[in-house]
Amino acid sequence: MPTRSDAPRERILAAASDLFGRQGYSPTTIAQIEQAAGLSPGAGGLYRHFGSKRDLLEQVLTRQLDEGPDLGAFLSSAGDSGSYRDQLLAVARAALRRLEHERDLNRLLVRDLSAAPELLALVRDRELRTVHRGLTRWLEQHRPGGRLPAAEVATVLMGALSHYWILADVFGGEHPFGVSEEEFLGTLAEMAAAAP
Amino acid sequence: MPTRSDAPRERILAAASDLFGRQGYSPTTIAQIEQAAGLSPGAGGLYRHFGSKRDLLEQVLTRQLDEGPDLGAFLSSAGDSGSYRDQLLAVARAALRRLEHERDLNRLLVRDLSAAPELLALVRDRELRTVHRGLTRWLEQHRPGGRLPAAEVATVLMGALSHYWILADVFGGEHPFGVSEEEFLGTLAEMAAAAP
DNA sequence: CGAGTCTATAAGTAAGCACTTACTTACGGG
DNA sequence: CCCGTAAGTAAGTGCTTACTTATAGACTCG
Repeated sequence: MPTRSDAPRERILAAASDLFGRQGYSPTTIAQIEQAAGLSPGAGGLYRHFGSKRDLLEQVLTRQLDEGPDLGAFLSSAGDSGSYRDQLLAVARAALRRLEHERDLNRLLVRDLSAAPELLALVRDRELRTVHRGLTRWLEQHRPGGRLPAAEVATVLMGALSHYWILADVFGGEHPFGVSEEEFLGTLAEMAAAAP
Repeated sequence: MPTRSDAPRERILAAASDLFGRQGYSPTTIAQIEQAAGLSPGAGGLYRHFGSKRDLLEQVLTRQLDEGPDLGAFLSSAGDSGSYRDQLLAVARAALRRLEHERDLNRLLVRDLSAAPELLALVRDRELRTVHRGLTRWLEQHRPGGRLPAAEVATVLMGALSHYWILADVFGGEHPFGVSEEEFLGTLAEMAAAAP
């Protein structure tokens, strides 16, 4: 939560990130952001810190990309002990946490970035491909056997996890298929562990 | 393509579905829809057929839900011959085609429906759960063995397929991981076939 | 104290928005 | 042939939007 004592620039960024994430870019008004940041709504105080609404979106995005916790942290959270299945389970669980942690970024990606190719490329290079490459290498190093190509397996795993999170997020936290997180994660780990 | 000779109501629905899908609900203006439907933009001719912009969204959505091809069609496209892996491959390929066929509906779901609980529930009950239940039953009937719960396996498969499609769609057709559709589908089928 | 800078606001502006009203045209049935 | 209805448009209404300008308080450093 941004408090009035924080730097105003930071308060505005946090408020904008939250509102863009919850309502989307277009329906969110400058006045709403100002109010949420503790400025008087509609007075235009936001423009002391950002050149335009579009500029603000850009900064919200790059801030999330910069602050994103390092990939190693969440991959190493699996530990090196336990069965391959259990390590996969830990990684998958950490991935869901990361998706939630970068919630606003993920929402913006699927909702509002289609018409902004440069921002799209930014997220692709600094988030999506980074995670995908990290998971691919993790698979190459940790799985026994390994006939299937690691990059494709990583795509399947990331897809299943991301889509589970997206659907739960869109539906307010409750996944529409009635499949609990634990059941889902367990089955996903089982399937990946059984893959040749 | 809607032509001027079509019923005006149908032309407007098609134009709105396309524009809502491409740009999102909020940034799309009534004038744009009128122009795309062959009416004079900004003249308000759209309101001869729909009560409000929100009403139009509702009708676009229910039309897509009504016109959605029956589930049996795409599940039975797998045929009953060939290895389980090959049947899975055929179903997965058909699923990607279905996602593309219901493109605008899928885009609206993740983009613009968060703030419309009734429409969200409509899509959940008439599309998402229907497909999930259909795939679950298909798995129960076709796969050999089957220790893992079918509903969870179906969630994993639908998630991987949907997310692959969403990412490719957001990035203009080119999946950001550089994983081709064939490689992806092959690996997915392999993994699901190997699952116990 | 006092000059300069940062921060905020009051009060706008011009454009864009969903939507309305009043009027015209086309057409099919009695 | 006229009347009712459907379809379309010109011209607006009132509101909201992103963004601007002018002004004033507060803080830092001399």
